[in-house]
Amino acid sequence: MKHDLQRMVEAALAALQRDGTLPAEPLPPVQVERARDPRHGDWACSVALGLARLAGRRPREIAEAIVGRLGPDPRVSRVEVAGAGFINFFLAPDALLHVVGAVLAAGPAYGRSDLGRGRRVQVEFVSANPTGPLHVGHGRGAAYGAAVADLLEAVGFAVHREYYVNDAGRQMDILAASVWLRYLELCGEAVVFPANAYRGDYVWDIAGTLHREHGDAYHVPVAHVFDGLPPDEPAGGDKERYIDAVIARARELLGDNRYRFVFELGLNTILEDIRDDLREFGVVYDEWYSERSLSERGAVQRAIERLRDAGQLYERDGALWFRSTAFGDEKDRVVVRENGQTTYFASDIAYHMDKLERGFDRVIDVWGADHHGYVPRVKAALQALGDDPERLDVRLVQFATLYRGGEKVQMSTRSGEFVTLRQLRKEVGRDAARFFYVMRKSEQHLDFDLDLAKSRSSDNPVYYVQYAHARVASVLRQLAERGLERHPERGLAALGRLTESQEQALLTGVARYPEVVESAALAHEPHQLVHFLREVANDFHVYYTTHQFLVEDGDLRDARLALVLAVQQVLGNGLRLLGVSAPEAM
RNA sequence: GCGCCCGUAGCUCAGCUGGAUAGAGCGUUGGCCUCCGGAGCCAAAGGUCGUGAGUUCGAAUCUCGCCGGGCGCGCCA
Repeated sequence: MKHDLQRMVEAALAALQRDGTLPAEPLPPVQVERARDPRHGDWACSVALGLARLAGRRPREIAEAIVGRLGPDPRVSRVEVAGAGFINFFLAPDALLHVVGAVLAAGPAYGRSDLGRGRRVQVEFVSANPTGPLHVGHGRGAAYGAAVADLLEAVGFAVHREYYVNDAGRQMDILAASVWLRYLELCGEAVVFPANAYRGDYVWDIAGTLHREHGDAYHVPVAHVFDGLPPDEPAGGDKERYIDAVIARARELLGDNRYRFVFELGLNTILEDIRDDLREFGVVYDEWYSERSLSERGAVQRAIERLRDAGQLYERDGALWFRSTAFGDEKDRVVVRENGQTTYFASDIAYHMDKLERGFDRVIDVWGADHHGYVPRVKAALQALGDDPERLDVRLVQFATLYRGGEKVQMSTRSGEFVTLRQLRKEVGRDAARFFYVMRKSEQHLDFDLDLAKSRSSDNPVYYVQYAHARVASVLRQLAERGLERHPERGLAALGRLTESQEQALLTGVARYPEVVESAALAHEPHQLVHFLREVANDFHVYYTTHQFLVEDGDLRDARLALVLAVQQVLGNGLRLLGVSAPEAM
């Protein structure tokens, strides 16, 4: 409808250009929007206001001229010029009715489209270091990334969901060392645990596996481990330098093969845990992309060579620098350290180069807001490589703060006592977690009220929407209990009986759904869908309390049931796009 | 100091590429169950859109300054 009206106005403008009322130069695009106020009709167009100066005429005058040139459309009952020069379209009373049949025919496909025309989009999200379980911060990235991916898929993009596994860095070595030290403790050694090592319970679990399955095969007397190391932080030393020394010593004492085994055990155990966690959260990936594989394939070196060929590298202080300031970054960045090792940034350049080489039309990165300083340098690298940085869209997700009993829930990663995503799911359930995480726009800080998420009342937006869905199912059960039958064809034929204001509101809501999905997908803003679902649920609950559906009059009854089923379909389709279940009963 | 995000009702937040009288939920106050699930609904009160300028027919929305809050500024990942 929207596009039809747009075309009608465009045609009118073209006619006005031909007869000289409007200048022949290119005109601004015609926007037709849903009117917010019912008195302004169903759709409104403000193009005349924008054309006023261009044409040297008063807006209302132009609007009148446009209206005079509009072709007829049986769905439009009235067009009027109002206010400063708005063109308001009033739809014929039954113009909306066909949407009910369309929804019921399309079912789960209602709201989907081929807008994306199969263009390939990659969404990379979560990508947390596999050094421990996911926490509630990662949960928001997971829920957001999954919803964005599902939305894009719904409007016809070929979506590739990817998790970038940082399996090569120093953090992984710290994990390996942590596991090994805990293992030594299980072997009966007294270990002073490094300040900078991972001390969560899961480290004990992995060490336990190692000890249970391999006995003392990895046992080394603890005196050998710590002999001659620099002081740790509590002893007045540097914790970073200390942990690096512990790692080096572990490598030396275990040898390559055994060290590698401990390393892999830690990595794989945690990765498996993350994978399960996300799967249970309804988040699945097409690919888990290994950082290590980049350097093994020579991609990192190749990226560096390409930057060198482009003349964007230079040496200073023994390190190799990328001139990112030439592309808007605030300072240049090291890609190869003085000790010859490539930096994480070098891997990331290679990774993003690789993403674009894989042929994605568009690449979306979902990052925690604390990484925002990283955006300019990655874009700078793409630009230096001759790629279009516009193809990369980095979405920053702000942190979530948990509240319980009105109090902020304290989290401390240092002590290992953080709230994990798994704990959150267990406490509030998957549906509430998925819904709450995407309720706010991503760049907005999120206050996550645990008590509200758990409550079973209309205060809780998840239950509110789900309840509307379940209520429809309940009505159908009631229909059967009363020994009545639904006649779908009779319902569709009698849709003209739906004249109550609540019915009109619901018809509009149902018709708007595809527009909302499209808008939420293109803007990468699932919260738009959340707000829409709340509105429709509200309209439904109002309808429910003011009117009986199961009335004596069979035509009216079937018409109302058809409408209500269409509403249920929309709510269900929307909830599923957000990863939330749409229950038949609660 | 520099950079990014945020500042809208008592609280938590919407407000789509600038558009007609700024919206919702919670909370407050007052109402609604012989009837499909009250896990619901209705009504009222409540706002100088942080602030000062600018752009224009029109600014919560765009630009700049200032104030306030969050985050980030490593040869860590």
